[in-house]
Amino acid sequence: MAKNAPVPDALTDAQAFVDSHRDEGTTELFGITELCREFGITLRALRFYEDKGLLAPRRVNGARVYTRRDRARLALILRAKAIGSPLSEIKTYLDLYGDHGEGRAQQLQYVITRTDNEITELEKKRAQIDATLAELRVINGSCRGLLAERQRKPKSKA
Amino acid sequence: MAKNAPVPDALTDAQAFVDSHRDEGTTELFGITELCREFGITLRALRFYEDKGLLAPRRVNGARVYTRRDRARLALILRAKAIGSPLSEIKTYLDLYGDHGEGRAQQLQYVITRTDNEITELEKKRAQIDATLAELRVINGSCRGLLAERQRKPKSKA
DNA sequence: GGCCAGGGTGACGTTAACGTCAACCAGTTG
DNA sequence: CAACTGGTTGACGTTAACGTCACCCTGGCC
Repeated sequence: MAKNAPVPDALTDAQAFVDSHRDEGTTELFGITELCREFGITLRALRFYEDKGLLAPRRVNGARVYTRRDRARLALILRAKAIGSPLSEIKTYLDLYGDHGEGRAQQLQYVITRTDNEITELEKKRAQIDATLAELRVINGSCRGLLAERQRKPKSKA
Repeated sequence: MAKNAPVPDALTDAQAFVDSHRDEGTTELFGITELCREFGITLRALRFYEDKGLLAPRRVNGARVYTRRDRARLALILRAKAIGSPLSEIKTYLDLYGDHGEGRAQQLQYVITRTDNEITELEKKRAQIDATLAELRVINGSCRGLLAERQRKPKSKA
């Protein structure tokens, strides 16, 4: 739609995920227990996220009713949590997704700098993980080596 | 020392970092404030890690004295924290580093499975980060596009 | 009408990772 | 010696992210 380069799958997925947060068309609805089972979280947790303002499901007779868009937001929340952001950050983080088509220039600029910052932060974190992975592989390899050695000559002590 | 392939830098670094946790040779010593300033943490935090059994510096006249090996452990602790592990996990995590040369087969096997598990966990986390990065770049790009468009024709509203 | 499952609202408990504060020591410097 | 400086140990306070509990309401259904 935008570029003519051979679009990698990751980009397509990312675009779709971003789009799903603006999806208001579908009428598919979810109950609270349904959503909890789907994502493997507790009722308490889901209500807690709502208390914190991360979700705002509609109510039918007092009961919470979630739309497909709420579901997408929840997915984002959980992934952000897995990455390590606190809920307080996730709150503002969610605003980055959503529709910017009608945003004023200032709003757009804000989103740009925010995403820029998030991106560099995540890249740092990724670097830490890569370093740790490299070390764990070194350790793993050396242990495997020692073990193999020991199995070839099991009685040699000195 | 082991392989004859063109060793990448990352591997060399990883090996060096792992080795530093077994370094008992150097006599270089550090005070508590010195270490805190170097790593940008508080005295309270450092003592807290000690309470949790993550560090065990020697004492001179009651005062804590850290060796180069303690310093390496601290670096590992902080990186693990940055990645997201709780201190309780880091405790057992630290045992993976250190010398396995004299370990029995069972001990070696334990380290191998532990590292295997850690590696797959970290790879998952890395995938989450990559997905998020892709999305943030999509958002960032689209905002930049909109902004540029708006700057070319600043008065067009409808 | 009785009863139960499913959902809702407080309110208090809990764990992790420190921050903060008070009170105490040990060396040293004027 | 007295006043500092830098270190030590409790002990209590705090924030985040829920868990747990008690109690209430509501729609079926037999």
